[in-house]
Amino acid sequence: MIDREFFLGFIKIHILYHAVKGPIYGADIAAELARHGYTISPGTLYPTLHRLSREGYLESETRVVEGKMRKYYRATGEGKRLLAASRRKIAELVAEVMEGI
Amino acid sequence: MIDREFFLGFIKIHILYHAVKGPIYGADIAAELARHGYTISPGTLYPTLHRLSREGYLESETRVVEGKMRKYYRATGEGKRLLAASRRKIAELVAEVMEGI
DNA sequence: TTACCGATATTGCTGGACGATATTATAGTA
DNA sequence: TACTATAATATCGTCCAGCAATATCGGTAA
Repeated sequence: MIDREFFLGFIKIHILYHAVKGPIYGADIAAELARHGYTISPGTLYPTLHRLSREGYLESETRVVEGKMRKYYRATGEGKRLLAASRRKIAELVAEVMEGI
Repeated sequence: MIDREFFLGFIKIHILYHAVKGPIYGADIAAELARHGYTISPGTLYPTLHRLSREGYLESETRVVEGKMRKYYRATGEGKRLLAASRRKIAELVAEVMEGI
C-alpha cells in the first residue's frame, strides 16, 4: 500500500513528540501509536529508535520495571530542535494543502 | 540524514495535492516543490509518479508543448479520496503534536 | 535451575531513494 | 532530409529502510 509511504513520517514525528514530552520505551510507544490508529512493527520501531539515537536525537537509559527490562528514550536538545523543525514543516504543509477547508 | 524520512511523505502529499488542483508534469512539480524548499531527484520523482498511477491514484496523458514531450498527471477519484484521507491524518497530527502552540 | 514473561534485538527478503546516465520526441536550421 | 539542440522522461546500480517472523535477553518466582 502506497499510503504507508505518505504517513510513516507522521509516525516518526509522533515518536519524537512523545520522547520530548517524557521518557518512552518501545512497547509503550507502539501501544500509544495504536491508540491513534497507527501500527508499527518491531522490525521498524526498534531500528528507528536506534537510528534516532545514533544521530543524536534521542538518548536512552535502561531501567528494570516489575522485573522487566525497559529502555527509556528521551529527546536530546537536538531532538527538540528536530521537533521544532517538524512543527514548522507541518504548519507549511497545512498552509499549502488545507487551504479553503 | 534521518529527517528525510520525516518529510518525504510530505512531498508526496504535495504532489497529490497539486495533481488534484490541476494537471501537473514531472519537471513542473519538481520546480514547484523547490519553491517550497523541498528537493526531489528524478530517480525518486518519476518512479513515485509511476507508482501512484499504477495504484490508481493518478492518470496521465502525454502532450507536446513547444516541441517537448510532457506527461501530464491528474488525480483520479481514488486520488482525491487519498488526499482527503491525508488531510484527516494531517489534522490528527496537528491536534496531537501542535497542542499548546 | 528452570520455566516463564515482557521487552528488545536481529534476520532475510523486498522494494524505495537517489545520483548518474541514457533515452525520447520535437523544433529549428540549413 | 539530415543534423543539432533541448527539455523532459526513463532507467540503472547501489545503498538502506520496512517488516514479519524469529531469536534473544534480563529478571522473577516456583
